[in-house]
Amino acid sequence: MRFLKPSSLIHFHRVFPKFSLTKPSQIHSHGQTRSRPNEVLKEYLKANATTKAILFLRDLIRKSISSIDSYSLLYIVKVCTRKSSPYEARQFHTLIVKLSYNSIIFVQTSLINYYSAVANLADARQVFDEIPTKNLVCWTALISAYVDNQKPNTALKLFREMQTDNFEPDEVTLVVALSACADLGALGIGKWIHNFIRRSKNLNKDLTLYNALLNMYTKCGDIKSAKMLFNTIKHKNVTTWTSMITGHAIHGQAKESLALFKAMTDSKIVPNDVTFIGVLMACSHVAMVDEGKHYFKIMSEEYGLKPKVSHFGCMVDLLCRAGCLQEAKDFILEMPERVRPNAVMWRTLLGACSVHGDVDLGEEVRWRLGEFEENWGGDDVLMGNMYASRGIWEKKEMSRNCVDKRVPGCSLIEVGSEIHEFVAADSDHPFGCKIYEVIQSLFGNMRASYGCTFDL
DNA sequence: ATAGGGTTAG
Repeated sequence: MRFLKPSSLIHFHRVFPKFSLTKPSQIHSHGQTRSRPNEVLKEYLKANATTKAILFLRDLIRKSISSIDSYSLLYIVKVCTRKSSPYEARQFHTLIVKLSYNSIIFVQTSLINYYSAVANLADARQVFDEIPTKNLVCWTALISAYVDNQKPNTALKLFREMQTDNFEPDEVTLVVALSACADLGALGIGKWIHNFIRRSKNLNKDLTLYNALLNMYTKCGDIKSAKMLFNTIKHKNVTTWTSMITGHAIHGQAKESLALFKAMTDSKIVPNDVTFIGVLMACSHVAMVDEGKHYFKIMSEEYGLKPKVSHFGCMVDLLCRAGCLQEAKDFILEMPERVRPNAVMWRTLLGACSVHGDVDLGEEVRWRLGEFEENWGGDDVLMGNMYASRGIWEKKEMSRNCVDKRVPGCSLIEVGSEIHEFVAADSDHPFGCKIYEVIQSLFGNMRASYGCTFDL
């Protein structure tokens, strides 16, 4: 069997010189009988057999283009999304355009999803722009694409734009928008959404929506509103409980966190691996070493959950904050084979060495960090500070000179219903650094942490 | 038959 090379438009011309364009409405009509190839593709999709599905469709296209339709292409785009390989779907996108399926909104929306999954926002945006008659689903897909690619500010701008365009958000759109608020610390907009939900009569107010609200409140630092909301949710699931546990943990309220964990298990809700992240965070933020060790232990022994690298990370953080540096190092080195220590864990330890002025261990850890590809400027800054605090000036200078790339500092501030981003010393910002200065004079230096937003 | 839904260490 000979497989086709990655195709281009020209390639399709060569293989199928004479296929005629059929109007999508003709092909995509309701009366159409289900085709066998589409059933096969569906099966491959379900079984996650991505490569098989792609080869199968390519072969089909080569043999007889008429045996595929817009459903085939939709399924294959979904397959490519699952595979998340950056150029895999391009050939199929080309074919979609060639066959005029690009006027089918289902197909376009799945393409937005695909480009989002491969971090290609430019093309996601272009597909969206080319949809002649937009609907709520494709708007939501685009907003979601920006959230998933760490552009929550743009996501919220689009959320507003969508409403200006007379689309009323539904529960799915709101969940996505709330997630953007959580990422930004945009409490004001989050509250606006909460009000919107309270007023609305047509929304399907499901638990996912309330969980998203709860998450928004905790991430925006409004733990009181979070708690109030939590108490009004009648049927809580693991996510609801975990969000609240993590919320308290973020705010250093370990007692509340652990009490909730108990209340949760008492009401027969089974914790999952994420729940334990929250619990371990709670212990770590108040340096409750023994409790942390206890939960780490029962996680696998009582609940049969295999600790992941992030759980080990929590334990390292816990030991570091408690000042048990040597133990933290041994803990990292003794991690089981299946979870390799990562740079973050070593970096946590390096930070602790800096706090405790342990230059010798710091040097060893810095050396171990060298084995990871990524060069984080902060590592050498920490080393420099450590040397400086001991008066080892030549080494301090050496490590400072290793800092090759400096990322400018950045602050976010919510003014009215917008989040403004201030890059340090960026006097070109349209809103001006003036607001930043005003805020500073009002509130002092802003902390770069959860909930550092202000309503003006 | 087809599209959109963040609880996850520092």
